[in-house]
Amino acid sequence: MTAKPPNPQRRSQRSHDAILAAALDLCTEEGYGHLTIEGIAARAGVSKKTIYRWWPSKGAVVLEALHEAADVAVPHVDTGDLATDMRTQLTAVITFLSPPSHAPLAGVIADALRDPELAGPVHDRLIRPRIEEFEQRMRRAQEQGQLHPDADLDVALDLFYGPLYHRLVFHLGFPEPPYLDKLIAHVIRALTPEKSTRN
Amino acid sequence: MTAKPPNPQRRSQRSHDAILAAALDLCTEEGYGHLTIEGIAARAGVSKKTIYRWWPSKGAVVLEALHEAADVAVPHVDTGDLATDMRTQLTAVITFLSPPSHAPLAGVIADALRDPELAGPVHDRLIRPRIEEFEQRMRRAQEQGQLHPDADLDVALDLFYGPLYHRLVFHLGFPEPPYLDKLIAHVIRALTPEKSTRN
Amino acid sequence: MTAKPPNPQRRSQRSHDAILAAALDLCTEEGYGHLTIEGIAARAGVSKKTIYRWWPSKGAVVLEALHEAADVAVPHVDTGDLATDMRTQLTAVITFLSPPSHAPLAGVIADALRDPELAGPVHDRLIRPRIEEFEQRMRRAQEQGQLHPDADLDVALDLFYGPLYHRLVFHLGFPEPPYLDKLIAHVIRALTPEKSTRN
Amino acid sequence: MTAKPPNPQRRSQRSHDAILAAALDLCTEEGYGHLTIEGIAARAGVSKKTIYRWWPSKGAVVLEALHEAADVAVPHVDTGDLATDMRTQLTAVITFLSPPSHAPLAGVIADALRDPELAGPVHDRLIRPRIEEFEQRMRRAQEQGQLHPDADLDVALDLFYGPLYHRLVFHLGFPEPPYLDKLIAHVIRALTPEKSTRN
DNA sequence: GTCTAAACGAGACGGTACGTCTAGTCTTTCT
DNA sequence: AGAAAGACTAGACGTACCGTCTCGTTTAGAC
Repeated sequence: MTAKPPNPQRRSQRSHDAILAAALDLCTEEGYGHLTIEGIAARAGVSKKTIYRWWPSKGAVVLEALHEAADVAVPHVDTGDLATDMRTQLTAVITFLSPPSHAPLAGVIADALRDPELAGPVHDRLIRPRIEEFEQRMRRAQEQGQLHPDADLDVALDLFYGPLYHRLVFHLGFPEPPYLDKLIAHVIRALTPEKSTRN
Repeated sequence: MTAKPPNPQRRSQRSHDAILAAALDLCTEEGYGHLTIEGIAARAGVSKKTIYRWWPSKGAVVLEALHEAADVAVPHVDTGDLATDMRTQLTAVITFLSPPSHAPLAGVIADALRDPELAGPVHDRLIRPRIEEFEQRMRRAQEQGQLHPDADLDVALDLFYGPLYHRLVFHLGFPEPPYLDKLIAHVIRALTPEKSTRN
Repeated sequence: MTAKPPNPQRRSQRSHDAILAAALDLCTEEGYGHLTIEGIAARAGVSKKTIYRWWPSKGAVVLEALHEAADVAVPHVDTGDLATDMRTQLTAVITFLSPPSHAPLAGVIADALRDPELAGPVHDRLIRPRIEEFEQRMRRAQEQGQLHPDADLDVALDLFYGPLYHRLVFHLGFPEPPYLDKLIAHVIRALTPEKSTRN
Repeated sequence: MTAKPPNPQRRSQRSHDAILAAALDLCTEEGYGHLTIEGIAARAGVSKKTIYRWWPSKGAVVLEALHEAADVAVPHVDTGDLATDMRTQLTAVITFLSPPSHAPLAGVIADALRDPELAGPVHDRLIRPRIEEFEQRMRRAQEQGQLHPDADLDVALDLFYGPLYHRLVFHLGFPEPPYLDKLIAHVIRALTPEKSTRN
């Protein structure tokens, strides 16, 4: 028999908020690697037990904190120009992945690479929604004639975002704006079937 | 005064090899997350001190083990057809990043995301050489007319490998062969300037 | 800021008792020199942290175990005959300092010789109470006319117990009963001022 | 087959002397408890192997160093007055057992309490010769009529030196000169049979 | 005066235990 | 019942020495 789950209705909002705030603060101050459940509990003025009652790991705490922050931090805009909007969006993501704010997300990514229990929630709560926003933006671009109607959106996702994470995991440095523009142009061209060939 | 470094000439080859082998074995068996210096020492029949004498962290041990394995595992071939060869190469990388062999590399990547001391060596010893092999292959493709002479090799790297790591870090699953071919075709087209425009 | 001390009210009696028992057992079985904190923790089924939380060293653990045992092991009796009672008491002390039970006390004495942090508690908790019991017995002997009223109790302590420890530290062997009686007789005579001389 | 012993004729006098000097220096500076074979080797500019070749333990090293020093430090003198000479001698011993010079002897005593391998040499090389010097002095006192011819020299040893070691092991502080005189007087009286009684 | 075997310095090695740290669980007390 | 406080078991951390074991390098007795 596994322990019965706590009753969410009796949950303390104060503790919940203090824990997420403490986690983000400590993560930024000391780095994800030095973040501990004990440290979060102490900073939040909360019992360790309370954290373990509601989250299975420190990664899950930070994930939830990120989840709350992500919507406002990296939204997709629509000015009517796809290349411009993707540059805006990718720049926002790069900022999120670069010092000084990179610690929480990079840390959760790192933990999820080794902890399948964390990988699931990361995908479902953090990534899936972002991918759907991306695909909505792409479909709007197709409707507006900024992107070919036959463009494969999976490929688009791979080519637009792939470079960022390749560079993240191998510490290759993120693209400077001019190179970013070039990259975006290449990707958009890749997504546009050649006019002259085949049929 | 920092402790003086040990004399590499007196290093025991037996211990060195046993440590790397034990690290890889345990990593595969139990997962990188359960890998410990104590466990490596015990499995290798070696003193913990000997590991700490030569490596600063468990990540550094696994990195060196990977380094020795990488050349043979993911070589670039040249059959004369770029798309085919890239599929071969990317498939090898995907195999390296997928179960059951993914643990060591994924683990080192995860650790390097949080430990700058590890990130440097990962870049220098593991990634840089692979990038150079890749660029050599690309240049040969340019000489053979398989790739446009003006193609930007940095963009090529980003577009060929980016998708793999984006999918790795967010657990999106690796591309199946048909999709991989499609992706490669898109990338090669992206690297080929349109005939009709500009120059 | 030094670490704040733990709250003694919440201390686990079970762990406390198991630790002292394990320490004494191991000390007797393997010898004080082979006694380790790790060994005590393992035998007592206790975390090392718990030992370090309440005692500063293995010597302190054994000291407390001895402290609990000492009252019952080496009491002063009063049959009305001082020489007889001292022989009883000294014999008990000799037993305590001889194999097979000598390890804990000899070990603590040895550690205290090199560790001032341990020497204080040894004196306060182990020796001081024994000295007071001894002095009470001496004063009763004076009241009963078994010992001269002017006898110096510090000298008495030195002469009664000194020989034991001189012999202990230099491994000279403890006195056999006949010699012990002789020694006690000498000491009692030394404490009795000569009737005929001086004044 | 146990390792064949080294050839004493080829022993390096330089190393031998440097080791004993380093041992005493470090013992005085840092305390016997912080003395290590590694530390002695480093200070003496000598290989650890060289120490282990000639001594079985750090206690044995310090013992030999003490042995060389003891003859000059605590000699028995003969001015013709036993009480005076014993005060001189006991005062010298007290000095040897008190800070700042107490560390080596106290340390060796402590180690010998737990290491039978060390206890033997301590007794044979350090103590036995001192006891013999003491007994010679006592016999001379008997010849000179300063001590009763029937006085038991074993009792004399116990009563003269016992108090020092009782006080040493329990950190009771050593006697001040006035008390020391009193103690000596008591002991000499104890050794002198009463004229009027029994025999 | 070589020659050569032993002692030497240096220090890497397999180990053991240290004392610290954090994880995750459990208990007590308060609200 | 949930939460704060914090003691508990468990076990890895990185360090310090242990005593053993090569390495080359003196060095001293035998040739």
